[in-house]
Order: sequence, then C-alpha cells, then structure tokens
Amino acid sequence: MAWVFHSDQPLYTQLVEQITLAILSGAYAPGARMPAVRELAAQAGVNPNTVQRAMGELELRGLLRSQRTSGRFVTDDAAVIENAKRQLAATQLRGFLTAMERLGYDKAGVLRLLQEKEEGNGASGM
Amino acid sequence: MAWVFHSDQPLYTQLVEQITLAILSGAYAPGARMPAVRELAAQAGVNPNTVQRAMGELELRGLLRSQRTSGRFVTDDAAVIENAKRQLAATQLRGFLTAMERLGYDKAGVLRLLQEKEEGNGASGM
DNA sequence: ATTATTGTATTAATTAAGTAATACAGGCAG
DNA sequence: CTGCCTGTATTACTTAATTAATACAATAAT
Repeated sequence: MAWVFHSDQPLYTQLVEQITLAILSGAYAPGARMPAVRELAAQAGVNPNTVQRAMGELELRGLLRSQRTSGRFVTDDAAVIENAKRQLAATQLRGFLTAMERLGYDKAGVLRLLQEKEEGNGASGM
Repeated sequence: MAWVFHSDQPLYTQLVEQITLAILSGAYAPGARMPAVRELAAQAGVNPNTVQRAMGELELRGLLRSQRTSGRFVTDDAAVIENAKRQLAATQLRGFLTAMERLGYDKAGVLRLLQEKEEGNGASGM
C-alpha cells in the first residue's frame, strides 16, 4: 500500500480515507487480517496512535473488527462493505445536489450539466 | 438579511458563503453599496474583523470592490457574477465526480444514480 | 511461567486557527 | 480645519485539534 499524505488535512483523516477506499475496492479483502497498528505506523511513517485513531473510526463504521490480541480484521460481511459504499455515494450525492441548488440549479439543470460533461464539450449554452 | 450561524464551521467562512449566495442571487444587487464593516458586524453579532476577513475574501474573488473611505460595493460586472456562479458549479461537479469515481462509479453510473433520484424512487437495483 | 505481540488508555506537547481588541489612515461633510 | 465615517493593519488572546510519548492489558506461543 502506498501511503501519500498532503498537509491540508489531518493525518488520521487521510488514513481513514485511504484505508476505507482500500477496503471498499477489495485491496484489503473481506476477512483479511490488517497489518498491526505499530507495523502500519512504521510503514506510513506516522505515530502508532494516529493509526489507532483511524482504525477506531473504521471500527465504528463496521468495516474493521479488532480481536484484542491477535490483530484487526476486515469485516467479512460483504453487505456491510457494499452498504458503506452506497452510503458514501448517497452522502456525496446529497451534498452535491444541495450545493448546486443553492447556486440556482434545479435537478434538471444538474442533469444537463452532467450530460454536457459526459459528451466532453465545454459549451454551456448560457 | 438573516444571519444564521452554526458552530461546526468558522464564522468568517459562513459569512463568505452567505454573502456570496446573496450576491449570486441578486439579494445584494450588482453595483449596490454593502453595509459598512462595523454595521454588518453589529447586524450579525460578530467582531468587525471577522466581517473584514470575509469581505477581503470576496474581494479576492472579484465580487466586491472597496472604495477606501466611501464603502464597499458589489461588482457591477454581471459577467463576473455569472462566472463565479459557473466556477462554483464546476468545482462542485468536479469534486463530486472524482469522489464518485473513487467509489467505483463511472460517469454512466453517476448519471443512472441521479436519474433514479430524479424519479423519486430509492430502488438502486443493486 | 515467561515472553513477545497484539490492541488500548492516558496524558502531555505542539501547533494552528479563529476571533477579538485596538490603533492607524484616508477622505468627505460641516 | 475639525470631526466623523469609511476601510485597514497589527497584535495578542483564547481555544481547539492533532500528534506524540508512554504506560497498561490481554492473550497466544514457547
């Protein structure tokens, strides 16, 4: 796993995001054992507590499960993963739509904009 | 103007957002004089510097113009306003699409999702 | 039983961000 | 020319968030 961080967001947040995507994409497979906190911290070059914090967040979301002394494991419930995916998508969509509405676009307008982009032209027809 | 603030975001950010939308929607008309920094601060119940900071931001974006001793004015260039609107929309769209792509949705998938929502049903067909 | 490896908890240090207090500067009206 | 109303700049206070150091706890393996 390639750990790349930028400075305009907390480390633990970026960890949550990257690990989440790794799980949702299957890079960390369902049921698989995660690297230990200290190991992952070494890999990523951050403090173990920072990893711990990220992991805790992911446990709350049900994506990880900790086994006290044997390690942490990705959930093996595929439905949970699929659900998380859909949940994130829904959140994105909702936020996007309300932002666009405040800019004066109704749903039809948003659709039009998207289809224009889909066609690869920048003509907005304003 | 009704000033409503929530605590999960800096005041000056919320000011920027609300004033921006007020300008984009025409509530503060092109060329119109803005309330003075201290007056607006009193209205909104915040420190004048906080308003100043928000105003400065809006100046950078070309939406406001300060006249040193006579006050601040909304730009009277309608194109600037229109442009800001489109810029914000484009930013929203771009961010939304990349987020969705990382979740495994291609553009067609996003479109499908939107159209489903458009039709008012929650069936995702998963 | 001992040791090594796991996750966990607590506390402290550091840093950064936001907000506010206050003083400055320029022009217009009287 | 005096005073008041503009925006502006500087500085300091306060608060919160992030990260790190360190110690604790449990279990599996030897």
